[in-house]
Amino acid sequence: MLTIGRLASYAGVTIRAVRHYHQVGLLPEPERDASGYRSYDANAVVRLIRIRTLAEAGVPLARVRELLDADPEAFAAASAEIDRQLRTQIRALQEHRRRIARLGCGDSLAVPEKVVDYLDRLAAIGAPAAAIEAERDAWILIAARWPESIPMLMTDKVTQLANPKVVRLYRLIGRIAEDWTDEKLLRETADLMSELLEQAAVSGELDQQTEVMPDAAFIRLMDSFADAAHPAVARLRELVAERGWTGWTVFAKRDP
Amino acid sequence: MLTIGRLASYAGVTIRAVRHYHQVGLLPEPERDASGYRSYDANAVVRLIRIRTLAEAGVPLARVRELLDADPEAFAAASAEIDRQLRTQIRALQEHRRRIARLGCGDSLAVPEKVVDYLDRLAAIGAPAAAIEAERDAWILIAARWPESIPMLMTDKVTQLANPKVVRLYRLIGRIAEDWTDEKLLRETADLMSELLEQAAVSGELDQQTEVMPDAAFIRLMDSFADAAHPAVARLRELVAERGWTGWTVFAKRDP
DNA sequence: CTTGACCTTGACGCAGCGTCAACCCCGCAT
DNA sequence: ATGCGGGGTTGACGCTGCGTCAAGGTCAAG
Repeated sequence: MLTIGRLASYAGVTIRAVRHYHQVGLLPEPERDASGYRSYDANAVVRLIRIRTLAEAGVPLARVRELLDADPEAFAAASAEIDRQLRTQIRALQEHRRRIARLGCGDSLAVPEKVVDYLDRLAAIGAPAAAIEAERDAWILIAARWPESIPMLMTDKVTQLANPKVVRLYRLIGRIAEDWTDEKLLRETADLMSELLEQAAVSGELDQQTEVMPDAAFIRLMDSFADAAHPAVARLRELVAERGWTGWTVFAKRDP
Repeated sequence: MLTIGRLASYAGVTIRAVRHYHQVGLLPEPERDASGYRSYDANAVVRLIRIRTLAEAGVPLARVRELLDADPEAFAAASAEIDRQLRTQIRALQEHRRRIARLGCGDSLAVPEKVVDYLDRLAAIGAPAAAIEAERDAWILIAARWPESIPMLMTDKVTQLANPKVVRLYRLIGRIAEDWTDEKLLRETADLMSELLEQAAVSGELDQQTEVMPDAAFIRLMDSFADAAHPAVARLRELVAERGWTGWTVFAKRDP
């Protein structure tokens, strides 16, 4: 007969594991010899190998017990179920591989350089600090989601800043930051935004944005983020919506 | 700014997980608002998404911290390493699938019927109870390891029992069980075994056995099991070895 | 008789959170 | 102003599947 150490090494598990299986009632406590040592037979080896096989496959010990004590048909059904779970896990791991790869290619964890450049230019034209912070946060999120699109998007944004109307927009936003209850100011801003959006729609810029960021849930997240940033955002969204534009992070012409 | 609940839902983790990441220093504690609520910015979302991605891939949190605070090259190297581990895990899971499948097809956990038949015949020809128990244990192990070979092996074994010399062997074993210090008896038994092994070698039976059970480590396990069963086994092995045969569970002609 | 390799029970430790408990806070309807 | 529902806060214990001491008893060998 076998001592616990030999049993464990035959089955390829640790002694501690065997004792744990005794504790949880997975493996019956065997007879003891004169000196109190546990004394195992071949049945124990077989059962232990089965326990190990199931446990290594990730089956919780509680279920292992059910399985080993079940009749053959039930066991077959359950092992088919486990097989399905294993396949699912394998697919999940493959998915993780892809995601890890994407994490690696994202330009570290800092805000991308291109974005920093753009934010500096925003500051240069007199955009308010609060707006710049909000934009930074938004671009960090976008960069985390679609790192490969950032250079193109930033190039576009910088180009837009050459437009005097865009500069005026940020000046207006600066005034709103000081007093966001001025309805006249808000409406003026909304008018200007509407005008700029019209231009962007004509040049195909809006369609391009929805193409580059094709994740509606994510966009909603960003929008709600913007709403939370400042009450004026919600009001501006309303006013711009009255002028036929829905969205915020990405705008679209509302269905007529 | 975000509350903890919104942060968690954006990143796809639980609130409790976020707080845990704070505790272990993975995610910095953010500012609090007037009422003591944590108030997160976009950086937190990004960092949290990265944490989740790594953690879900099975990376321990301690390593996640190292990784996130590492420079991009180190990160790239580490993520390559993680990718390798994921591949290994995937292969392991596939291996588990195969083993679980084999578990299912093994005739439950009891000793196979064919083996019971064989053991009954052993008893019928007068083999001692101790020897029968030892054989039962051995066959349980073999059946657990190669269930598909059991019918063939048992058919062979039953056929062997038709050989009067085999019957005589078991009778001798019965006498050894009563007094295992009788060297003359042991030598007589070894001579008989040697003779039978010679026949088995000529008929190709021995080669067939090593083919059917191609796992040297497992065979050593069985041998040591036999040694532990009774001191006479060890002595018999020596004597049979002197006659040119190594092994026990499976014999082979020793290299000359 | 010692030594070293085994065995015994008992207990605490670990990750990565889940899950109470007991309490604040905020907006909304009454 | 009051109650309610759905947030948030800290603190603490629970869970799995063992690893890892601690403080010994046992056994074979030298």
